[in-house]
Amino acid sequence: MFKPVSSKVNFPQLEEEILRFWKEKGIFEKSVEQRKGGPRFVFYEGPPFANGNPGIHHVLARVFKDVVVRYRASKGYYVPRIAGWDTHGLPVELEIEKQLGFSSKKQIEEYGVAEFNKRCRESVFRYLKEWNSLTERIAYWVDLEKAYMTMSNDYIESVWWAIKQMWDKGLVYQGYRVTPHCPRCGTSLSSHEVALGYQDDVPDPSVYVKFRLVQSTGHGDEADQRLLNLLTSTDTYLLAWTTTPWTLPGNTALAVAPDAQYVVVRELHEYLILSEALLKNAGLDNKDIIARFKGSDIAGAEYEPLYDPHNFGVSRLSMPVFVAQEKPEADPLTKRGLTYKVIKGKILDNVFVTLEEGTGIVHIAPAFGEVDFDAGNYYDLSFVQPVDLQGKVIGTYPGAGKFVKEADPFIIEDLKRHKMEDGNTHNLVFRSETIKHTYPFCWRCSTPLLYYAKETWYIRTTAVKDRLIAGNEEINWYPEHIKHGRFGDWLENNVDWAFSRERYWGTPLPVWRCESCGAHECVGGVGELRSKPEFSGLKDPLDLHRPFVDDVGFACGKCGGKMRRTPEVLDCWFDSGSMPFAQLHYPFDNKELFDRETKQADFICEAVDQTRGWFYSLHAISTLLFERPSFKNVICLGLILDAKGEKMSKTRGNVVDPWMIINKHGADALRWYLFTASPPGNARRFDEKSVAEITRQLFLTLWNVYSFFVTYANIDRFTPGAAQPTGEPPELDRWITSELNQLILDVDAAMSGYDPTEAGRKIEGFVDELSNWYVRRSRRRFWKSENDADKLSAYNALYQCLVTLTKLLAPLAPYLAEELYQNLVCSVFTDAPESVHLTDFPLADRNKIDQQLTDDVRLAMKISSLGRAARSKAGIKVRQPLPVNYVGFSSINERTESSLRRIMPQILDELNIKDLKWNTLEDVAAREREGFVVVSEATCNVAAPPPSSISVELQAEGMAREIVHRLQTMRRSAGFDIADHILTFYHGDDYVRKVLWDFASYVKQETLSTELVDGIPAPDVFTERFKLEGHEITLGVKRTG
RNA sequence: GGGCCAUUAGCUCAGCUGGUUAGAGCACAGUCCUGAUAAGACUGGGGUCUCUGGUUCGAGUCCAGAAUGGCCCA
Repeated sequence: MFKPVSSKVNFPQLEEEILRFWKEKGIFEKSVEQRKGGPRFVFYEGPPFANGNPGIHHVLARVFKDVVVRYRASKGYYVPRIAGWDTHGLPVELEIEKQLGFSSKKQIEEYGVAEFNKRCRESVFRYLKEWNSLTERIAYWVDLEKAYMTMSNDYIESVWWAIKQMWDKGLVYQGYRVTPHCPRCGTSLSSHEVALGYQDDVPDPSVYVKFRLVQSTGHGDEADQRLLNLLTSTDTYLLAWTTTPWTLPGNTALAVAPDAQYVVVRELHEYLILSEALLKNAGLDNKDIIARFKGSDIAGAEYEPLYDPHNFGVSRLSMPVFVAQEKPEADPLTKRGLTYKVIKGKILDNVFVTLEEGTGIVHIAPAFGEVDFDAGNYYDLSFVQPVDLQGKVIGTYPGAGKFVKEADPFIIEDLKRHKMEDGNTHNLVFRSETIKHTYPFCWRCSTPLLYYAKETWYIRTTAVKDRLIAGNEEINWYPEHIKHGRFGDWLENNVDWAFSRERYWGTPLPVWRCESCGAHECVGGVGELRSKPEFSGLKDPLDLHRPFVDDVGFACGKCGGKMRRTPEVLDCWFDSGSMPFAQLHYPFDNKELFDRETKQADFICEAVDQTRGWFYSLHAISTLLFERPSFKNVICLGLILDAKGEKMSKTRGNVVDPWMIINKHGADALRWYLFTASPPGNARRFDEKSVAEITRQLFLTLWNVYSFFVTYANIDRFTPGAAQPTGEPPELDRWITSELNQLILDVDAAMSGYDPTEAGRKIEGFVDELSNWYVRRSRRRFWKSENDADKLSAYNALYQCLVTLTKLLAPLAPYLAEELYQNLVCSVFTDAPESVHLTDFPLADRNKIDQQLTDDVRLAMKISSLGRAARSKAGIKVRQPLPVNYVGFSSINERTESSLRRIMPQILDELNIKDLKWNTLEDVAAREREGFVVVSEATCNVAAPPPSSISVELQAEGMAREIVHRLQTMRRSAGFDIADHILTFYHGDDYVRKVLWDFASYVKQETLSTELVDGIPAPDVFTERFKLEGHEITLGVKRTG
């Protein structure tokens, strides 16, 4: 016996029960362990931050991970999966700073790094419980107890090992990069933070500054020497434009667009050079043009520096890119003489000088601005840094000691009466005014941000660029366009990875520097550190974080001096990108496991924002360390938008709470919605109504098939597997079995191709056919009273479908699958696996797939559909039998005829007709003249006869069916059980009596009436009165026995 | 400014390598069916397949450009 199943069901509640069952029996653990020895399917879990509430987008990623991995387990793979948490980084620090009301690094240091980091550590898992319970509830099966944490000592040690590997290969160096820097907070901001702080209509100076050309022989590598001779023989100035006068002391070059036209114009007693296209912009369009030339003609020309740094107490450096191991002292360029020159505004293929604003001559200060910095590197320019990290002008420049924005007027005033090298005073400001534009400010303290070149540690990823690109070719991306699109482009434009941060809560950079000789050493593990000469400072209990690790010192291997740790911590993307080995504490532990089995993921899955995040850090680190890609298959999910198509964010207040959806509709419905609503790569609008629709349309339909089956199987005491009918099963059963086996193939193919969307949609189609064709057409077979071979076959077929469905559904809708499986399988077969999630994915029997049968049944559906339309157009209800229908085809061959003969019984029954004849389209259409109603499609039409064709006999039969229908409805209204036998009472005229007499056995059989009693119903009988076809009739039903 | 994606009915989405009259579900209206069904069937309204060019006998589908929206990067 199966557990009785109500047609009413509360999915969320049912899921909670299943969840308890899984926990109690340890099903997840068993599902992993029982596959031990099978081929390994390696899955990497990308660690999320647990310092906020998990949102619906986290659910999306987690269920897509889950569905693939569950499927693989059911295919016999051994798939251990370990959860992980990202714990380091600026987001955590910002949270604590906010709590403490801090706004600068100085405050953190005063507060104490130890205490600050302690708070960070505590805050990281503030939402852990929330994450764990949501993870469980959405049935994301992952080992939460053994979860790795990027902040654990073991994890950090593995990361250190990785850095040491790269260090030894010469892939780590210290250099400069330009970052958006908040001078007040003393820290760099991430691009996301910068985006938060843009302000429009910010007033700023707009200054046109003159740079005097100087005589230079032998330096004008590309310059047209004759042109230069001409220009430098008189007072000639290059005209450049800037909105940041404070950067002018840092100027070391001017850039021109090589292919643009430039002109020399006369202005009073001097000559000015600028782009011809911008003459008007500068207000010089009415001046005499003395000469015209191309930008490249003047590249290499030299000009007099506005401020020679040596005169202002600041040194001029070469572009400071150093290899860390042998960092030389900064090499001042004093001896090399002037390098203030005009350059082509071109880095590789990219011309950055625009002719849309300014003068077409761009002021370059490599200490500020990324383009400037890159130009500095490319053209080997001098590097001058006239501003400190607090944003104050240093040295003896005009405005020295002031914040840069306040220094602007001093610089402008100075340039207006500027002392030139020849000792004369000159006005170098051509025009000075104020403009309004968009400028970034610190989102926390509203200080204007400075793009500032800072010392940073790099990983030389460019050294393995070709390998990164080649490795990408081995990766399967879903959707495919990411491979050569977003990800491929990113790799093509690879730059070295700036992986250090001047912060506190992160994996400390394991590099020590000698206070005496400046030598660097990288340490690849705790043991290695302890073995250093004169090692000291490591306390118990071990904590590798700042500030404790900062106290660790040892003796310099070169000079014996004291080694101190460099203060930086790591970009937290380096942490997460190290997870394949760091979660195992490799290579200190699990060396063999990683080297032999888990060194490469078969599958990972995250949202598209990870292309430059985790996807990249995994790929880069794996390529650098192991010279191979880190993963083979990756699903790259689109973002979830709200119902209006806007990004969900806390500030917009349009975030959907996953719990609300789950408690209302259940986790399976949410999962199914996420799988099937749109392909994984697309951005999707979240729509709660669609989740509800999944329940109504798919789950309840399936549930009712299930409940139908159980109800009748229990009545008939059907025991699956007990007796198989011999001989060929009836056509309907062969058909659904064929469809089922095709479904197995389809779902298998979709799932193995990382496409749960397609798998889910196929299942939806099957459930619809199962319910609305197979079960509907088979109903009668189940409720007839004799237990014959036909009935047994139907039970077997339906049982097979349901049991197979539980297994196909298991990865997608694990709760519903389990519920059905428990009752359908476990309550009957005591030796069956105790959970559907411990069973194997079904194997299709290709011999049972009959394409012709599929096509034929599809034709039967088509004809039925057209027939119903014709009948409805003729105004004849389906309950009224009709003598004949005609069906027409554009072409009829033997194949069609045999198909029609095969499906004829189904159509007769569907359309409630006594006969079906077929002919050509034209012949059938012509029946319209005889009063038939014709409904046509492209290749097929159907004609239904007019009401006049209904004979007295057919009319009586129609009446009998009508009475049966009323009785059935009454049975239900009276609250009788489906299997209850009844006494039926009736009262009516002679016609009614005759109908009930003629069709007595039919009525009795359909309504489980033991007797039809002619007479006024007794008082304890459930009665109703009707008027059918003009005949008054009273019916009564009463339960017997 | 650069890259990627999307744009098909009021809404959510199918539409494979170009091929009869572009589909489904939801929503709306009407009718029917029903002792598994919260379901289903039939009919109806609702579409310049974002636009403009091009290739082709033929374009929702291929190509080019544009617009709008989204994401990423500057």
